[in-house]
Amino acid sequence: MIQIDMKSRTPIYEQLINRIKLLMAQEVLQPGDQLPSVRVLAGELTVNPNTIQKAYRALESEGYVYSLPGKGSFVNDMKETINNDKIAQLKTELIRIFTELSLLNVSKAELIEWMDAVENLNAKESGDTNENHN
Amino acid sequence: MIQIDMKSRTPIYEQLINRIKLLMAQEVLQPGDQLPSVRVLAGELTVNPNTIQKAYRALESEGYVYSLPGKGSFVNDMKETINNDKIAQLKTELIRIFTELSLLNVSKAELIEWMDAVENLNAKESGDTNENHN
DNA sequence: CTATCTGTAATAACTAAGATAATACAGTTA
DNA sequence: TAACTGTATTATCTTAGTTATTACAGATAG
Repeated sequence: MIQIDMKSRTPIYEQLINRIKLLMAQEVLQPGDQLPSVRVLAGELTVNPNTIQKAYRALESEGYVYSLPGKGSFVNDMKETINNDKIAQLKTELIRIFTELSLLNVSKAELIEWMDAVENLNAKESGDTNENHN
Repeated sequence: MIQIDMKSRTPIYEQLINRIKLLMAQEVLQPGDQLPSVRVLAGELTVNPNTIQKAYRALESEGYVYSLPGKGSFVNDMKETINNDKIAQLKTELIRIFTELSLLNVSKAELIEWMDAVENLNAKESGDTNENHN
């Protein structure tokens, strides 16, 4: 369920954070769900437990999960209100880039292609079968 | 003219590469122009000359500049390639934002709405009398 | 010719981030 | 009690990036 790319330049713990946030956004992980234990996930990914803990800790400090010593780590219920500011910010950024690309004669169709690629990528990485991309 | 962000996570030499490519794309740096010498630029940026050379060397191997030992490093004519490269840069940025927005559950349909808004805006600003898009 | 600029090269050392390894403590649960 | 959980600490390793230093050779102006 949770996969990482060892060749990527982005740190493992950051990949984990993003992947889990993604699974939450896709509601694959739902409020109350228990995350794999630090040691179990470390075993599955052939990665050090400390690296997993680092990701969980960050997720907890951001409010995405909560951890109960002795029990486990669980998914929190994140309100969308927190994200609205961020969305607005990203929208501004996006419009700037759209404009630039428009001036470089990149078609709308092509942009939509890129969007689809992102969708497929996310689906793949959070899915089951493995595939190389670079 | 050439600036870097010491706090950035992206390596200095990569920032330099991107910055110079950008200046070329914007035609601030034009074919034949001489780049600051390795040592001079290193001095200005308070950075090791080796770091500058690493960037120049990469730029040369990609064909963006050419270097003459004893004379200096100069800008090549890469107009076609440069546009493609700038598009690639923007694409990378765009994909990052797409991914983030995906994490925030912003739908593809909504993104396309934003794109359309940009298109209409540009048509107006460029005084385009052509109204038959889409 | 000399001085000083230019690019180029090589090697050693330092830094910081990320990751690993090992161990330990405490709460939970079957 | 045994086997899970999260948490914590400390030391070590690895790697990319960067620095520091020194050196060589071509170009050019005085």
